[in-house]
Amino acid sequence: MEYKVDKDKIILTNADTFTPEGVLASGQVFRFGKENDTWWIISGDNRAEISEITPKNYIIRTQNPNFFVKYFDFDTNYDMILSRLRKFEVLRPALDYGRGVRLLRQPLFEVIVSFIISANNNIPRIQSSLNKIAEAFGERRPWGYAFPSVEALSRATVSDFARFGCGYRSPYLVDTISRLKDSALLAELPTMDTANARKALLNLKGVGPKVADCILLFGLGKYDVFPVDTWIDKVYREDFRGTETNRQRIADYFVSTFKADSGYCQQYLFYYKRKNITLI
DNA sequence: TCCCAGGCAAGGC
DNA sequence: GCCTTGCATGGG
Repeated sequence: MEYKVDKDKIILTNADTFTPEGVLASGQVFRFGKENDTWWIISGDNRAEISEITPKNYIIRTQNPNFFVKYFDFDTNYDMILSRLRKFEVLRPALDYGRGVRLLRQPLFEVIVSFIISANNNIPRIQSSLNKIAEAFGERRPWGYAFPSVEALSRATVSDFARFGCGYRSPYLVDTISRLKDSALLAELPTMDTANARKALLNLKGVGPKVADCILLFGLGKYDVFPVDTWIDKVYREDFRGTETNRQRIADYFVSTFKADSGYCQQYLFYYKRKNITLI
């Protein structure tokens, strides 16, 4: 796979390890969509549109190509990751199906808010809540609404979040956003190792073990974590024939098995387990 | 009506 | 420490 950066676009060729569905509709990001055959994605204060020109050749139009080179993690060699994971026979159907999956490098604050909302929630409603948050508190751009800064979203109240459908998570959001605004955590978290960052995240309201692992994986680029939600719990029981019921211990089992590739592995398995549920 | 959704906080032990 | 319970909300 090769890419070329222009001033208003990225040209992606021989894309064996990238599909719009695999990166956008795999449950790691929520503000995206598809119109006709063009996919759109908004992250932070950036938007891109992805079109397939010919099979495995894409054009990504955006005002900020450098942001999206990092965002889509085009400098990471997924062939290497896939060849390491293919040694585990149990993973092969998921790896074949999820050829186009990649782990996105998303803005930290947006990931924290998104995954607090994700707790015991379904993906369409998470998408709806996040879009309403952006429309109410994000900067208006020619292409839509940016995700709000921590300062802007600290003006949102519990009843604002309730109005956006965040339910009982609303007070958690207000508390955590206020703490992020009044501390140096958002700057310090990227400098911490996995264990210390996890401890710091678990002190935030609305952040438990699973949400912390999602933030570590999607917002901090830590790949030695394995978020266990209801779907991965199914994978564990049905495909790995596991008997453990405690989700923390299930996560520990997966990390001890897949080590530094755990995060990638988890995303392929999640995407494969939900393959009959389309998000678009 | 009941069950489920990328679980967490709080309380009991 | 581990285990149970209640929880907003919309969709199937």
